[in-house]
Amino acid sequence: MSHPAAPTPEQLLRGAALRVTRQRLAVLQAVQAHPHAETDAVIDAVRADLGVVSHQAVYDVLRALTEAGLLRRIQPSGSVARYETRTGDNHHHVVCRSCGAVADVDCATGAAPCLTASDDSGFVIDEAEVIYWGTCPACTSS
Amino acid sequence: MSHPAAPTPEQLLRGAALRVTRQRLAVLQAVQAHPHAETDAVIDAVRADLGVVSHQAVYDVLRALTEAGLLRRIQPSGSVARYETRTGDNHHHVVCRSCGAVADVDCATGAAPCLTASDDSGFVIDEAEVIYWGTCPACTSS
DNA sequence: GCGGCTTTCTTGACTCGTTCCAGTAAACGG
DNA sequence: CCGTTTACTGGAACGAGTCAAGAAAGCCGC
Repeated sequence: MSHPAAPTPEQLLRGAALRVTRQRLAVLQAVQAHPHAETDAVIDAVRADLGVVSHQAVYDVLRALTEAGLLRRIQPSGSVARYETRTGDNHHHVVCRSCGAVADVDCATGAAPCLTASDDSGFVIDEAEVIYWGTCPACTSS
Repeated sequence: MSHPAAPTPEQLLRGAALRVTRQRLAVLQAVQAHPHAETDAVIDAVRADLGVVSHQAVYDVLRALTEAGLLRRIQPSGSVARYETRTGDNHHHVVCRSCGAVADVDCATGAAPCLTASDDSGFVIDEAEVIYWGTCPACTSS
């Protein structure tokens, strides 16, 4: 192929100077397969894949991968932590008030929406996170 | 005075069809006095005012006032719930990654920033919540 | 003002997501 | 292949928030 192939999970880990372990590979794949999955769902997916894995290992891996920039963590009010593999593109999320469903959204304003606040109170701002609240199609129709 | 005076806490409660109790008045005043206060700080302030008050009462009041629109609840990732009395004006917040300090921000885009998502995935969106992440003046200088 | 209905507060137990800790296992560089 | 470093296991602990039953207090009509 002419363009570089998508990096494998192993390449992603090595590229981030992280040791390659079964648990980390399984977590990475689980989050890829279930975007916006909560920790519990990741634990289930990893155990379905590997058998016995401590919940602590999954928490550690999720944190390590998030700090390394391989995962992004989101946590809308009233929800537990959720993880996704789309990182670095400054996209945002819609959350259903009724069922908690989450979907990706690219902000209409462009790549860095609303990044300039009118009055930053002296803060040095490096990221603007937008959460849209509303009702998902399934909850709207019922 | 020619223009209407700011409503008293009691008037706010009555206007929202809520019973007026000492606990509710104290919570309202506590949040007014300490914008972005977390639940724990509200409990402390209320107890300093009234003496013995159960934490459950404060949780109940905070929820009731939030549902009535007298308070707004915010909960940045990695923080506990915080409350403020500025409601209905669609303002946003800057949060310090280092110390967790919160400040109000009016979005540069205007009154309803970023409310139109480029692709809403079929969701009916009613609110856009923006959180700016950065470093506060105190943490920047140290 | 007074009784009665309804909402709210108190008390205390409890859930659940997450973190801490000590010991064991596994990755990786030499 | 061996030693060092880092990760994983298992279990206990923590803390914000919730649940439930009974007591107290607000509010409405008289």
